[in-house]
Amino acid sequence: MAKRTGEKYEAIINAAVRVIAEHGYHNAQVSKIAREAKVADGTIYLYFENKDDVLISLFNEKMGAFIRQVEEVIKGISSPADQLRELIRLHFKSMEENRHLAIVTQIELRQSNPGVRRAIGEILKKYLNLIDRIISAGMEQRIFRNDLDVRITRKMIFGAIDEMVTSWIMKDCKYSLVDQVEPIVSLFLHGIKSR
Amino acid sequence: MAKRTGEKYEAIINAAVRVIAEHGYHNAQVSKIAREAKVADGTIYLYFENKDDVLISLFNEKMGAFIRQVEEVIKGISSPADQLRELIRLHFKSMEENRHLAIVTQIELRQSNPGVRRAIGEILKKYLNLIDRIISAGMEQRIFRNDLDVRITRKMIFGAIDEMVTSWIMKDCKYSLVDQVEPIVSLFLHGIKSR
Amino acid sequence: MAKRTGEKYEAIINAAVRVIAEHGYHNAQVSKIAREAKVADGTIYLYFENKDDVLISLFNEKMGAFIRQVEEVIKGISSPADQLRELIRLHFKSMEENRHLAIVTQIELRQSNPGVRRAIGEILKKYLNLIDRIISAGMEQRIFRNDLDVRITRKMIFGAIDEMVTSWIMKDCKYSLVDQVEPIVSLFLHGIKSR
Amino acid sequence: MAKRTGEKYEAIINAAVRVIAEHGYHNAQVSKIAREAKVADGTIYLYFENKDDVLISLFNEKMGAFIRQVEEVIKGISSPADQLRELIRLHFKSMEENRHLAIVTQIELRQSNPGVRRAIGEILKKYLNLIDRIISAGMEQRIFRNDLDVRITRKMIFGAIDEMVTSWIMKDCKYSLVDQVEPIVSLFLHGIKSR
DNA sequence: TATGAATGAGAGTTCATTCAT
DNA sequence: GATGAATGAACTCTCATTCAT
Repeated sequence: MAKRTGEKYEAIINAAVRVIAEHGYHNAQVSKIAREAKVADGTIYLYFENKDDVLISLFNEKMGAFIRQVEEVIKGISSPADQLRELIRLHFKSMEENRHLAIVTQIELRQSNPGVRRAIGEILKKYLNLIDRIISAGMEQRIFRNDLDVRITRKMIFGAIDEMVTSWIMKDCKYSLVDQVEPIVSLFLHGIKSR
Repeated sequence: MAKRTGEKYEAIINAAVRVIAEHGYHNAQVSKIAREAKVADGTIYLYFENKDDVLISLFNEKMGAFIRQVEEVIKGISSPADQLRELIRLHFKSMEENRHLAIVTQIELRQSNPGVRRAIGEILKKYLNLIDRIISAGMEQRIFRNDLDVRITRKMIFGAIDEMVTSWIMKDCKYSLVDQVEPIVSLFLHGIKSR
Repeated sequence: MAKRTGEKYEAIINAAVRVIAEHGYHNAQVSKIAREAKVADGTIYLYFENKDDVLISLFNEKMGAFIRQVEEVIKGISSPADQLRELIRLHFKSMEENRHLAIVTQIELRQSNPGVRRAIGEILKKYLNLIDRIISAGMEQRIFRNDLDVRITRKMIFGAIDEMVTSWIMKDCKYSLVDQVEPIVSLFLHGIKSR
Repeated sequence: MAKRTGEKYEAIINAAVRVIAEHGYHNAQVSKIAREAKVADGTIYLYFENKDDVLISLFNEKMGAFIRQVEEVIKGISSPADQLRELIRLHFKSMEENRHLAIVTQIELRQSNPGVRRAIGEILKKYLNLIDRIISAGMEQRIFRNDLDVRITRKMIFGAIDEMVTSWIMKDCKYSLVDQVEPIVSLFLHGIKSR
């Protein structure tokens, strides 16, 4: 029934990003999103099943585009260490370039109801798998330690990236995220222990 | 007005943990918590300002106790590397020993409204500072690299720990968290790059 | 404005009967009727004033045809008792022959809003008058008691017929209605008292 | 959860009767009923599951009381013919004595959604069974014809009564219903055929 | 202290109808 | 004539908090 495509579909998703970023998840009523998208309340239901579907689609569209972009870039890089560096750089860069979206995906959407969060988790898996592949490649190429547990390593990397972004938003994006790529990558690659 | 102490105060907090863990944040109504605590709805308001205060107090009491425990243990350890190892071990151990609380603090309370999350962030600072102190000590003792940015390093460590626990809960606590301490510490100390 | 005639006019009415019978009055949206009739939603408004008009027209067309049929048949019967028998038989027969229509007129349309029900009442009057005429004729021919109140008698007869049909539908049309004509007529004519 | 008893329970039911009778089923919003009952909207949900439950309870309470009354009176009458007469008289009398209720049960509640109507049908069964028992008793006592089909006879009687009341309401209760008891009973007992 | 009945504000969703094409 | 995308008004129910007892 829901159309899930077209000019208004995108307008509604972008309106949702703006409204949620500015008013917070708990103040992002359907009517407010509709007004921001310059459509009638009911129009939203021509393009989405329900409000949850708007939020899930939002995450899916934006995260999907991001993951495709990262995959594309990674493909052209041979060294897994450089791939990891580039993944983190793109992650931070994309957050910096769309702060509204950063607020929505990092902070606000995490307050959503179980259904939405479950769907978001599913979508994220593609990203986590991408990190897994980089780690595995690094191990195969003997660039990374051969005693790594891929899952644990990936969780550490993702957790660290995620926390960096969340902290940055909580500090009102006052500093540069991308500037922190190098120290982070260095820590991941060499650890914190002095030689 | 709020008493903030006494037998029922604790009963209400523990009831809140159970109710939120079992029914989820969005189904943890004041009346349900009151019933679980075997008090009347109104009684909750003799001990707490409002529902948010219950949640914040919950986090404060439980996290406060945990932080005091960690500080106590750390004090008796001289090596910052061992301190870090012990902090992570205690973190994981305490989560494993109280899964209800783990679910509440890791998953459910993060869906709460901005006021609660801000307060939780404040309480967490004490924990983050503790990690900061370990890192600083490690740098001073020349055990850790001298080019570390304490804040960045701490965010990485905390983010990684946090993600490990969240993943573990999302997988229904099916594996041992404490078993993952060593690989994690190893990664932090030596990085993932092969020598 | 409304055309009230033509191929699509009939298609829409018949689609309405099917949709209402299958989905119930409360799930018979204009768009569903349009789809069933294979026309666009807006097309319905070229042939009918509004949704109520569809329902009223439906009843008018179908009930009108039925009344004309009964009048035609009755005309050829001289005995008012036989006329009554035939009226009931035709009523039951027509219901049995078009169960969708039976469901719609007996059950579903009675849930409609006041405007529609008023209009339906008006249309029904022609049928009630027909019964009145049979009773009056019977009294004039001294076949029926001369102390009958025509109105009361007619209401009893109509109410009884109506209830028989409703019951039959509520029991999923599992038994034969026409088989019940004789007992009913017998009861009307002779009463339930033993001699 | 729903209390289903007490002063306010009755106040809400009686308010529902008044609001539905005066404004019609489709204009009887919960908030209107609450205002009429002088309680808050939410209070209704302390005594009833939902709006449907209010309507079903209304019918159950009122019809239940009526059926009990009829059963009580019938018990003291030996002749099934007199029992039938008294049942109809009580039916008409109770309708005349509470016209609001008559409008609600005869007209408005029949527009309600399937769930409510099903529940109403269930409640009505007790009344229909009562009529069945009178007919059966009459047959056993050889006062009624021994070739009666109880079900058919009951449907005729109920259908006739029901139609009399509906007609009376549609004519704005302008005439006396109770005055029609005798002709109706006479018709049922002796039929309409002259001797 | 403790109770718990009562409060009432607030939002997602449906669907008959319109009108530009 | 025909289309179907767009409109927007309208309503039930939840639940944190209060306050008379």
